[in-house]
Amino acid sequence: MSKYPQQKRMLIAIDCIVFGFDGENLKLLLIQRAIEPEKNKWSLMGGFVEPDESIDDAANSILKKLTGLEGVYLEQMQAFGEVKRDPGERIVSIAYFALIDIHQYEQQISHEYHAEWFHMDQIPSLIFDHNQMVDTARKKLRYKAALHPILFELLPEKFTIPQLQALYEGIYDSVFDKRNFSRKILSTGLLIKQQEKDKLNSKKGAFYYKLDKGKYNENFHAFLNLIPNPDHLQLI
Amino acid sequence: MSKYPQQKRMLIAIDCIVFGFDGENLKLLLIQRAIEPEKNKWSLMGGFVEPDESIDDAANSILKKLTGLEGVYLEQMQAFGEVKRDPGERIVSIAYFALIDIHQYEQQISHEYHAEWFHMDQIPSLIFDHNQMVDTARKKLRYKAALHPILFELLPEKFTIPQLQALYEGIYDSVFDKRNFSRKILSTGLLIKQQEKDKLNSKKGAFYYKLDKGKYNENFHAFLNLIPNPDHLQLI
DNA sequence: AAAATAAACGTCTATTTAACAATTATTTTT
DNA sequence: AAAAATAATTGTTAAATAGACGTTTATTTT
Repeated sequence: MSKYPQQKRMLIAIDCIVFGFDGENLKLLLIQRAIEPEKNKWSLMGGFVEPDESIDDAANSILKKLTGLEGVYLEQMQAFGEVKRDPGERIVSIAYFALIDIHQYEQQISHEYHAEWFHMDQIPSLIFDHNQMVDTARKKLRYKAALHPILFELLPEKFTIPQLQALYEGIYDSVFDKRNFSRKILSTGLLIKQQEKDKLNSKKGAFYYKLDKGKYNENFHAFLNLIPNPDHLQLI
Repeated sequence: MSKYPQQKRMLIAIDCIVFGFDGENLKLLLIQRAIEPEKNKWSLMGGFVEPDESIDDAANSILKKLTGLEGVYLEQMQAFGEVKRDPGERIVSIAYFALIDIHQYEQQISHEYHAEWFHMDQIPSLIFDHNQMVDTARKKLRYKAALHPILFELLPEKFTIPQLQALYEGIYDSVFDKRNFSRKILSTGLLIKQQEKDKLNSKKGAFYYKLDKGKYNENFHAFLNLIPNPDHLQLI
């Protein structure tokens, strides 16, 4: 028997903002809703929190259902709780954002949900307040990536400096000086140079690097200065 | 009639981590629970989200009930959603943290809740996961205050540079060089020097300053470097 | 009048940042 | 096979910033 009998219970949802990087552009994973309400409309992947799972578990389970992935970068972002955000019934949604290596998992993304990757400049109109969630997530990603080496989560295990720079430039919609960029990135001490080169994207070829996982986990929270003139960019 | 009849509804709570600064130390406002369960135990001020209010509204209303204050700095922090966080029933709590000027409002804090200010080193054992919430909030405050001029929210309208430095030193449990500190703070251009001096705390007296609200709101999100060697401090 | 106190103002050096240039490895073209 | 083209890599320098450290000033107490 309940201790708070007079209080109203509500549905609690999880919505996942899933980012990927295809080597050229930052992409967002959306699904086409299979169920009413708003059937066939584009939306974030979501679901309800079940009685026997924590909200973090719920988020991971939703991400796995959509992408088949476990152990990906997933972070709680913000709860969205306007009264009428879902016109049908009061639902508070806790938004999580995920960063995945689009190449590694592209195939696995279930067609069950009619999932598709969208360029950030071509996000369609989404259900409920999902466009607002995406916008908040994009800002949070920019903010965090300016201080912490989080963008490695979007890259494959081996990557080149020019690829990494393309990612940063995509995220901030800016162009950075390649000499300063590589020096700054290398000075973090987070990268391990490989012997092998990527010869696909240039004649000379660019050396592959791997992330030093140990240092990455150790120093993740240190403030880095990864972006030139961060104050000039709109991070919030 | 519900669109999601098979889904389980849950209670959604708000808990407020309320920080204040008494001129010497950072303090946390706690209440003694008046109701079961856990009656008489110390806890954060909280309450349930009502059907007709957004989560932000709910947080503001709870803060007002406790302190009589409106328009104070209140920011959503994080949702806490472990299954058994409340042993009685499944409750997801959305934690907010508030920064208030302890002097201005000390009187108004309702005795109805047996509220008391606690030194951060003397936080008692709290109900449920509230100690964890406080810990998360303390880290978030440190993190944010290293980059943004958020700590002014804890000070009265007029304050001196030495007072401000004492606040920063309290938050980071460190000692900063006063010459570098004042130069850094003044270089933000956020402070307006007053004619008047505070003569209570020293023979010479220290000039009062006011916050330039316009610049504060404009530049709040710019990255500042308010803390020396932030990487050496534990911010997360 | 001298001493004590804490605020306010000042200097210098090391480090970091960012603007800018030259060289190298490889493939494609002539 | 030599020259041209391309993109990666490495290097230089000046300006800005951070941080260690000293001196002067305003006021009260002795």
